Amino acid sequence: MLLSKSCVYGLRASLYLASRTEQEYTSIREMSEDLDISFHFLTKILQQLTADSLMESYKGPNGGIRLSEKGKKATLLDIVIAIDGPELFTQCALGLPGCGSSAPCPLHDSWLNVRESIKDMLERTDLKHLAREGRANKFRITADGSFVWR
Amino acid sequence: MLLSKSCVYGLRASLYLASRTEQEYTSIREMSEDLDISFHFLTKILQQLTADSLMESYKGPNGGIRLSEKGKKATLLDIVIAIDGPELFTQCALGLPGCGSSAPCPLHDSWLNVRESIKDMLERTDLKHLAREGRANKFRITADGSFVWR
DNA sequence: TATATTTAAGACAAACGACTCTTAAATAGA
DNA sequence: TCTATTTAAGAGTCGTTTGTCTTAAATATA
Repeated sequence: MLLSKSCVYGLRASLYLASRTEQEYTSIREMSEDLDISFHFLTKILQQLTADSLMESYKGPNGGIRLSEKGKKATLLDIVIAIDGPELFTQCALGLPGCGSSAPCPLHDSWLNVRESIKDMLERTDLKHLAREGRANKFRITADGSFVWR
Repeated sequence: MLLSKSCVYGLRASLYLASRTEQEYTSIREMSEDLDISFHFLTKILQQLTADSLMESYKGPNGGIRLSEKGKKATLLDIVIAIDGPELFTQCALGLPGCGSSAPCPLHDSWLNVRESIKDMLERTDLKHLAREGRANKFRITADGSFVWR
């Protein structure tokens, strides 16, 4: 799989939050139910995004999580790198260490192009824009389609 | 990681064999030493390729493995699908089942393009051609660069 | 201050990928 | 026919990812 499950959950949660920027804090419990993701697992993932300053959390009653200013401007690439790390965009297709133009593997050049096209795609789309599109077109972000944009 | 380790090993082994089509059977032991891949693990991977008729094996003294006629014409995509399956080229970026134009996720269209560009890249290059290039340019297919094309 | 609510943190467990090892089956050659 | 060589097959091990559970810390409100 291209992206880890953690990363996919992180992306879905980010889109969820980006669609409700008016809100102060959203509870993780509510979000986990809406998105059908295990509460504790989602909490862990959001902690990573909080550690990377893409989100901010608040404990206690009416607490929850929200996008930080940085998070509101984030692209999908920022989320992916925060969770899965940058390896996907730096590593050799054959996993050879130090594969580069000076000592390339047979796939080096072609793979460079593909990697860039993945990166461009993720970098091109910012969260807010995608969430707006998602709401306008009622795009699906849960398996069963139960989620409703609001 | 885009490709599993098994898949990467399978690709490297396929390139190895494609560079010596003159040879009848190559022993897996020799190949595993040349490519610095665990013998037993490589054996398992090659069994998958044999099961998919991309390779043929022969037991006993002077036995080994070789590309089948089908394998000689194979592209990188054939190897990848034989080992990792077709999921990479069919699955939704967010892992949503049945994601398609009728019920798309927000990434559906962009991801379709990326998926196709990966597929095209792998389909464009056949083993024989890549092995020829590899030999001509002394491209690396081991981590330490110890492998010598011949 | 006491209680309820909420995230943080960490231990634990299950599933999977990546190997390792042992035994079986086929086959060449002495 | 016996032995050595080689792949086939399957059980077992180890580490990482995924997911669960419990306890701690923060905080709003009564």
